Amino acid sequence: MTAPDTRITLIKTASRLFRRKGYSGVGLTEILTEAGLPKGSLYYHFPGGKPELAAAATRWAGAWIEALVQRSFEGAKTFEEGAQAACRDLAATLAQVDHIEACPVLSVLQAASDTPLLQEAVQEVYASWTEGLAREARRLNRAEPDAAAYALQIRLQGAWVMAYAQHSQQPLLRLADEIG
Amino acid sequence: MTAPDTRITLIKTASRLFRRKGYSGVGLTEILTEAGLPKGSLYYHFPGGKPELAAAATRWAGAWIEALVQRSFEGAKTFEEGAQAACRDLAATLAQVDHIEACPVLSVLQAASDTPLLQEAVQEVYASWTEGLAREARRLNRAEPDAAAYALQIRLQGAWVMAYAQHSQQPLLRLADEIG
DNA sequence: ACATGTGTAGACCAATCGGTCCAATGAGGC
DNA sequence: GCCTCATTGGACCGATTGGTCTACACATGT
Repeated sequence: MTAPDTRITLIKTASRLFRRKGYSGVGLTEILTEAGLPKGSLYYHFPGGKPELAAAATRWAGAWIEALVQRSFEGAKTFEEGAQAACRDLAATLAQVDHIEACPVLSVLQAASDTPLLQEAVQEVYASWTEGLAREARRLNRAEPDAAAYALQIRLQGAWVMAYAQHSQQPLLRLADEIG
Repeated sequence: MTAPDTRITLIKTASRLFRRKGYSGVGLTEILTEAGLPKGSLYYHFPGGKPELAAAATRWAGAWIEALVQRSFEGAKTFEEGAQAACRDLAATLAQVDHIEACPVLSVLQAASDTPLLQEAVQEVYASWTEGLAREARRLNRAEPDAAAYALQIRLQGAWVMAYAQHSQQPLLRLADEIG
């Protein structure tokens, strides 16, 4: 396995496991076993250990979701139309596996309080999301774009939490209907 | 210390620590040290160990928040007025300490996936919240009370997550303004 | 005074935690 | 062939994990 592959494999595996059990709920051994890699590789690519890996995983997953949302807004004529599409696309993506997975940022949030590296990554991703939504709102001439973007982010977060708790995409679909 | 005191002390201590670091982020030793109790007491009152304690803590904290929200709605003339009050009261309560604490249910949610006892408690508390809000909506003659209650719960959850992540009560206050 | 049963106190356990360290590997330049 | 250096493989570490077990304290009923 070449070096960049190893790095991205670790990030993807860690992200997936964190979303299922949370940062503290996953051990390094489990990540490495799942990734099929030895401990040496982890500490070579992430000298900062678990926190650094988690920060990288958070940013990676954050960018992935941001891209998903942006794609949803692409064909929209109004901000509300885009918001609906984003809810539905997110629901559809989460429903691809049998159990709804948690928001990757949320999954490391609890551990961030005493881990500056993680704290930073979380803040960065959240800010980036708000900014991205606000950009779409401006592009589509939505009145009060910043407030609209912020309100949507809050509702998406909330619906995602409920969807995760209930193992159902319904909360996200209901949110889409409610926006329309 | 009399028996019921010991039980409630364990529940309160566990709930507080879980909210700060998450279920998996807190060890039994830490809970017991903070509570000033030996291990024997824990396994006497909660033979099911950590999961049983967490389930009890979740229900206890859930009831506490439910009471808070219900109190907020008491003087309200419309559902929206009550919702605003709930947001502001929650924000005020969370701002009493220097750092915003997470929603107690959310703090054990990640561990619930492979812990049936916790899963059950989480579902129960969430359902109870929705029901409580819907009851207020009906009492205040809100149109489509169930949908309104569900939508409010989602927004509250989302705003709480953002407030926790940003260490600020602002998201909850902005939500209150937005509702009005 | 004695028996009973509820709780407390904490030693102890195997398993796992995140992290360190160094030898082995293997591709690329000379 | 040989050197170099990035990367892997994994043994090993002290600390901590959730959990078990037994001895003991104490209140109450008789």
